[in-house]
Amino acid sequence: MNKKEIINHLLVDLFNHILRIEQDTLRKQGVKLSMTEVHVLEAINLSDNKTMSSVASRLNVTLGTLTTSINGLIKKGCVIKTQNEVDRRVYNLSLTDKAFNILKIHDDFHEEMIQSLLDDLMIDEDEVLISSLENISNYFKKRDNKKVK
Amino acid sequence: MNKKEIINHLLVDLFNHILRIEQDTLRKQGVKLSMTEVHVLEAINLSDNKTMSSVASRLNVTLGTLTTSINGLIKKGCVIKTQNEVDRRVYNLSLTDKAFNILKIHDDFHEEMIQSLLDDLMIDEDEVLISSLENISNYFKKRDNKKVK
DNA sequence: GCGAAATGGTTTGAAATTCAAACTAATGGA
DNA sequence: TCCATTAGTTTGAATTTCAAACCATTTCGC
Repeated sequence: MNKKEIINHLLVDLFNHILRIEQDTLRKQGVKLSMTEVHVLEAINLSDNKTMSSVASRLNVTLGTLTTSINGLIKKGCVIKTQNEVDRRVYNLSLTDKAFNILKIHDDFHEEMIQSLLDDLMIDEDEVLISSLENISNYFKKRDNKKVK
Repeated sequence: MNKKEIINHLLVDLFNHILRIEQDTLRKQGVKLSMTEVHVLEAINLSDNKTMSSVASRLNVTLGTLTTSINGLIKKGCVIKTQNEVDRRVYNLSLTDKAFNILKIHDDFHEEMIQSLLDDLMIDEDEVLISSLENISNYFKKRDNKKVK
């Protein structure tokens, strides 16, 4: 087994574990949302103007898909949608306290995960790990743009 | 932004790109299967005794889910299901040439991806990357087992 | 200003993926 | 032999997603 194969298997392995664990953790904390829904909350939180369009494009889903998702999150009391008074085609999204609490749980999980990871590595060369991850991430982003064009 | 946050964002970024690119690549090669279906083919290929149960547990899905999936793959001419003559409750799965060709395309993509990644890194310290990935992967596996128990 | 095009979003209808629970069929003890 | 276990399927439902048709509002050209 050469190095390329090893790296490949490690990446695949990573993928097969993280999402499920993340889901589990949220459920055990009493959060009734799916990962998909939490991702929507995250996208709203990180979006600048927090409109349907901007959140949808950040998530790489269609507006139709987001409409469904947002309706669910409104019903669950996590999102508030208000019509923009200046341009009334536009709707502005905002998060409720409930949503922020859920995001906090999610962030804490990530925080804990990364911390344990760093402890586990027992190296002070985070720099190397960071630059490796950066390069992997950039590579994929580049590829992504190439394909989308 | 501290190092933990940086690592976190990089991992999240990775996740948000890879699956979609993988999907795209297969589609552009004329493969009519979804990533889910390709994962099933992969799981059959890597499974030892290639029964419904063993493949389902490798994929972490229920038998019901796998039944649906396998029916589709049989219809698409990728999988053959034969009743085991020794224990007739059991069904043995095998891959057709068509399936092997698809797996080859998929593997080539991964191969190319990792190669570009290594070129991109322009370091000879694959060792560091590999050990970093190994540690991340092991950390998640450990966490996984903890939760499952 | 008026009508047409563009933009922002929703609805509709359908497909894929998934699960739990009820079910069938075969095996393997006691 | 009959009961429990094991392997797998079916059923009914929820979630996630998209494309295409649609509605409402704004903006642009004239």
